[in-house]
Amino acid sequence: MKNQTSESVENYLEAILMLQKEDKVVRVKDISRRVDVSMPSVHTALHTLEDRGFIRHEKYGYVELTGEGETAARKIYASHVLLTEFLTRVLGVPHDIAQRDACKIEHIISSETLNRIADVTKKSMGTLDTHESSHGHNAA
Amino acid sequence: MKNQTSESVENYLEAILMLQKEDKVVRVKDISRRVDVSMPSVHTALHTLEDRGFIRHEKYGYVELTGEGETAARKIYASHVLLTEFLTRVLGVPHDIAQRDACKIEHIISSETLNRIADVTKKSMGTLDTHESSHGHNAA
DNA sequence: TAGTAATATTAGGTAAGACTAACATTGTTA
DNA sequence: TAACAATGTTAGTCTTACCTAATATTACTA
Repeated sequence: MKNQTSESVENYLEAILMLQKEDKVVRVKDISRRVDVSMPSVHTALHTLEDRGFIRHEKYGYVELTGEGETAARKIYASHVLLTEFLTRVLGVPHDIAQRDACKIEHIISSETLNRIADVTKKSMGTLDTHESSHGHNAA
Repeated sequence: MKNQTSESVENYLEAILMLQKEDKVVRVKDISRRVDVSMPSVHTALHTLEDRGFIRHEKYGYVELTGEGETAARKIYASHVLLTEFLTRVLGVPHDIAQRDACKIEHIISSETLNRIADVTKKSMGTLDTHESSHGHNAA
């Protein structure tokens, strides 16, 4: 019962997932640029991620999410997308600010609250206009 | 432009404000119990708060917020109250969970988003019932 | 008022998560 | 293939925020 992932760990997982989608392979340098952290720091973090079974990483090689890692990463990413939708569509927060807030909130919010937010957001998407439907959240 | 208060600092400020309201004077031990941190840790934190001009604290004496400290504390406390209202009334999150989420979100959310939340919450308070008006947020 | 309980402080550590500088490996290309 | 550029790793530090154990002060009471 000691497996709470820290904000930092979650951010790395999320970044690796997105990089895996965008590019074919993921290197330390890519992660470094994405999360804006030095390569040595990324290196240390990757050790932690590997110890927890979230990634595979051989010396001087590429980084890959394990099944468990991908599950965790997708969960966080889904929260991020939902929160961004909620903030922009339901609350009318500007997109860039919504992004930044979502990036923080996604790591700390309870699943109960997230569920309520999902309900409200779904409802407002059915009820209201869909004229903002291609705003680039669901990237390739 | 380097004056970003950390989550920890904000929590101490909030606790001191509430203790100041409840009891007459605030001691290290009170803060310790409230934020659930050891007295030596509180002591260290108080140094930081004093250096930043948020409190006054003489050796073996009581702790008092300065004007600046009270302003900062009230701001955070207001966010906390608003977020709790929003989560319970607008989203229907159970009270205890709302409390916990609010305690986290209050430290990281942007003022823009907070303003939108204020709007929505005000609106729903006018529109909806007020039968939950005495739930104990605005403590003495 | 001396002794004890309560509270506060000091001293010294730990852990997470970041950094820079230095070194090692890999990959590319002249 | 030798040399250099790009990337990765190691070593050593820093900051924040917490901890325990030991010591000091204050406050209460027998």
